[in-house]
Amino acid sequence: MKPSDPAPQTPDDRPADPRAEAFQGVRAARRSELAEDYVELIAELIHTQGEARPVDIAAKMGVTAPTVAKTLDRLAREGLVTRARYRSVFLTDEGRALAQECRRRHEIVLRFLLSLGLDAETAERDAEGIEHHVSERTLVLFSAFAIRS
Amino acid sequence: MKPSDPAPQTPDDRPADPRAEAFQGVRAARRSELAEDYVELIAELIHTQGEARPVDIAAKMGVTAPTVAKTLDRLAREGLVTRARYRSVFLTDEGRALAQECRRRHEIVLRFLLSLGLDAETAERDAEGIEHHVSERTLVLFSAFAIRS
DNA sequence: GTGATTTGTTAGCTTCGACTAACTTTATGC
DNA sequence: GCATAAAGTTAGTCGAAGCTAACAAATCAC
Repeated sequence: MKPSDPAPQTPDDRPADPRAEAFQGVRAARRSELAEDYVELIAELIHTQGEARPVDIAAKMGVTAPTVAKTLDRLAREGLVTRARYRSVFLTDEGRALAQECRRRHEIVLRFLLSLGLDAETAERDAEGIEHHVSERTLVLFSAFAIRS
Repeated sequence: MKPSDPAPQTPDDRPADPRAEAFQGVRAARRSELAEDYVELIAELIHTQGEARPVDIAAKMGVTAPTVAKTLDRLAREGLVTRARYRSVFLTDEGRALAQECRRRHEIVLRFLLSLGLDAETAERDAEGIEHHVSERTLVLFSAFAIRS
């Protein structure tokens, strides 16, 4: 119990370990991934089809309609989308901003992978998984590299 | 219902869309991420401390003891670890193999990020998130780049 | 070797993301 | 304009991952 306690516990929070902090960051990222995938897809659908209908979201995400419905309810609760029963889905300002941010990240990661020489299909796949876990700092390096090459 | 149906549905499965397939891949990856993080950490603890105790796993992962216990039960069910009540945790052959594979990926991603010029702390953080979403093909390019630079 | 501390477990709660089944509403075909 | 098909919703289940509270076992200290 002396101040020279071997366990350097932070006063109040849980971290205590640099690794723990990193994992908590990863967990946080995982929680928001789905939301990001949805708003990104919704923005895209609105752009290409004029509207985002649950049935199309379900098809593109590869899940069933009820799953989409529940997720959209959550997104609505979180203020990212608005919806009316039996109608298509819209993004709030916040949702639109998030979508744009996601698209930006996605683009940077994708271009980077392509500039490394990766084939288009694999690049798209990997970008989809990677984009949620890249820090701003890394993005800067990615863009610089893609431009330079 | 004619054969020239506009929706090109694959006969039996759900995919139907290249994007859907990609998302399903990402979801699959997400499911195994935690398992991978655990076996990787367990291998590391065994290496550095001689044994992997739940309490240390909890500290490093930044979660509580009961969460660790439940997850370890799942990993045991999946044949990745073995455990006895009130004793420390061991990896099965399968678990050891997975840990090694994870460590390899982690190393490659980390070295790659560092060789891009990223600071050590951010590199570690990003690697933790990215490593589960990188295809073998991308890993090859990453290693080539890290060596070449 | 007994008492306190640390570690581990059990039970029970919550949220999330997935599913199926069954139903309602909207859109379509004719 | 009415029947049918497509789309959307509701209800209910499941497993995973997190938590707290309360208890049991093991270890340490002396």
